[in-house]
Amino acid sequence: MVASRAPDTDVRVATLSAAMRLFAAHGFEGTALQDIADAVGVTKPAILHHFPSKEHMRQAVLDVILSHWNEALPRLLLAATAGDDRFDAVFGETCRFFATDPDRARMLMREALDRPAEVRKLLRGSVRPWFAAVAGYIRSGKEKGLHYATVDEEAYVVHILLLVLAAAAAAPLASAALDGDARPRFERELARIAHASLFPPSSDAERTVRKRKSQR
Amino acid sequence: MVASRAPDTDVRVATLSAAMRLFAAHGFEGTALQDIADAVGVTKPAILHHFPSKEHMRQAVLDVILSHWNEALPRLLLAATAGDDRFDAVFGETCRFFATDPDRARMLMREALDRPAEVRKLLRGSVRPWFAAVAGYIRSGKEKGLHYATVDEEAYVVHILLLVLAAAAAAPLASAALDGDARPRFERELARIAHASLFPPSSDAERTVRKRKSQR
DNA sequence: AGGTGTCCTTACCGCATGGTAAGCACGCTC
DNA sequence: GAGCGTGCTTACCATGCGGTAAGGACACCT
Repeated sequence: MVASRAPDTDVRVATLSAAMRLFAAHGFEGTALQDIADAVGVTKPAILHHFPSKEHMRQAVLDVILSHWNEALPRLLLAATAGDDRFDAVFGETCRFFATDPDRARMLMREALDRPAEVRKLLRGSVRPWFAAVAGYIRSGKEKGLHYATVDEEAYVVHILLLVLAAAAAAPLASAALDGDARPRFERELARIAHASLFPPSSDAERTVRKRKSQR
Repeated sequence: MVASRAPDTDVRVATLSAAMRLFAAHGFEGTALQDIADAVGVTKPAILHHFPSKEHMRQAVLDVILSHWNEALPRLLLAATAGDDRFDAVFGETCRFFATDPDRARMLMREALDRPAEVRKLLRGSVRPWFAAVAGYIRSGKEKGLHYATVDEEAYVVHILLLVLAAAAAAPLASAALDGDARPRFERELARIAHASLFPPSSDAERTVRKRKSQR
């Protein structure tokens, strides 16, 4: 019987892992099934035993990435209390997620370039509600005077996500534009840009100072 | 004899144009020479007559994109007078360049993903001085109190360029996350983010963003 | 012991790919 | 008009691709 539930054998998970790495590095078209099989240490038909086709493998890899967010996002949004807390929570989790494995960012980036129509559908269907939710929190923060009145919430959220994605995907490149270990500088500046373009400096300075120093 | 100067025949330029479009849309590996030949309306060996190999075509397409900047950047930097003028000039030209033909952004994005080592060399070699120059202008503006003191100029420049690139490359996608024609909203918000994360609101009161307290 | 299903192998297939060989038509120079 | 280089054609080639066929090793159930 063909498994409706994932069999979760070693080869299957190793294949998913290798496929993510190789798709991210060389692209879907640039990766041969033989490459994946070699990376796993089995033969080509072995991995085709677990996935009906290369196309199914792509989808499985994407599902691994996307399923993380279907689980993490509700938790994050419910856990954080106030508007700006929610922003920090989601922003931080997003950065951490892609910093943990930049291949995730590269894979998504490639997917957006390779199959815009499918990604469009995905965005319209399941991702958009999350954009709307985060944008809603920003809007409510805006009404409380926390943010710039000129912020376009939806566009802001999309841009910041794009920036986090692109920065994670291009991390090894970006550090070539600076000296030494530029990673922490980039991370800090990314957070600063996201923050400074949302929170005006006066209220922001009070808030962070109050938050950071009062606790110590 | 193989031409050292570009012959500039119709087929050659048409091939470059088609190759840029197809490489941007389907990637280098995902584009067959036959596809390019079909798009141009000639046979496969015809385009191999103008470019020794597919690899040479990739480089030629990249050269078309990069040569624009070797010409435009000095002009822009010399034309603009003050620090923030220079910023607006370079930022505006960058946005316009990629908005004119988003395939340029997609091509560069793919190149960064496909061949990080080569792009790294390119960055270290010829692009980096321009980053440094723009960063220098920001630093001088910072000393005049125009910008946030916490800005990391080099990291800021890289991130903003990344954002412009990613936004141009993903433009058709991003508009799927919003309603209606979202393009102008995205462009405006992108400019706002770049601006607001560099200029504190008080110092640019007469420029754009002063509506926050006075309007509401 | 025999049956059965899972996981993986070797061997193979049809096809598309990047690239080459050889030659043809045209325009130029002498 | 002979010679020749340029720009292109048709015909072809070796390779590597995604995917299939068929069967073996092994575990587990009856």
